Amino acid sequence: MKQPDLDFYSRGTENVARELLGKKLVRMYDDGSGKLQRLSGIIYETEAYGSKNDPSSHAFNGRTNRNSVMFQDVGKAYVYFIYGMHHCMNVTAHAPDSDAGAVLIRSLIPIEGIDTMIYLSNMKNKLNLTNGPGRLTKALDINRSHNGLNLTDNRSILHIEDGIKPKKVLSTTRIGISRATEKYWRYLIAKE
DNA sequence: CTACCGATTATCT
DNA sequence: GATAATCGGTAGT
Repeated sequence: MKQPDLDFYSRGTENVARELLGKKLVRMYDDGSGKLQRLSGIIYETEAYGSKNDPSSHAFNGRTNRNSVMFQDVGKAYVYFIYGMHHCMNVTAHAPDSDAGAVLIRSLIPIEGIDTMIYLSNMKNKLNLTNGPGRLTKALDINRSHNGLNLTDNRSILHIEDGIKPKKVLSTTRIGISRATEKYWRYLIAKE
């Protein structure tokens, strides 16, 4: 299976956020059966977070222990813990002339391993299974142990593969932030 | 459907 | 000590 390479992620964070829509996020999950199970979904909604140009980005005030992956190589997972109970997953991406950046994955359309996702999420059905950054990390069992993983290698237990091409993409302001609220850096696949 | 509120803790100032 | 790239429950329209 083909996957986006380092060049794909070495571009402006907004472009990468828009073009990650339709790609497939894949989690190779150890369910105890002896071989890894594929949990996957089509990326449906993203948000771009910049660096010094973006007051709402974790990277705005410079490098810290938490955000250091945002300043490292592109195409890596940046996973952090928030609100005392949720994980959020990002893909690091920025142009060569920028020092940091990441794309928050906000929503997926579940494809493979849906029953396992429901089990991991303690959900009764597949409604709201992977729509929301905290929900999708729970459904795919993504946590801080995956911080810094290389997403461009399809042997990685967490990686991104090529998927579909969205017919139409919308952009809106970002969710849950208190600064730089005027930027239209949230992207989602439009309904047909 | 929308609006509000409390949960709970790593992280940074 | 304050805050946070959220969520699920509850109450109201």
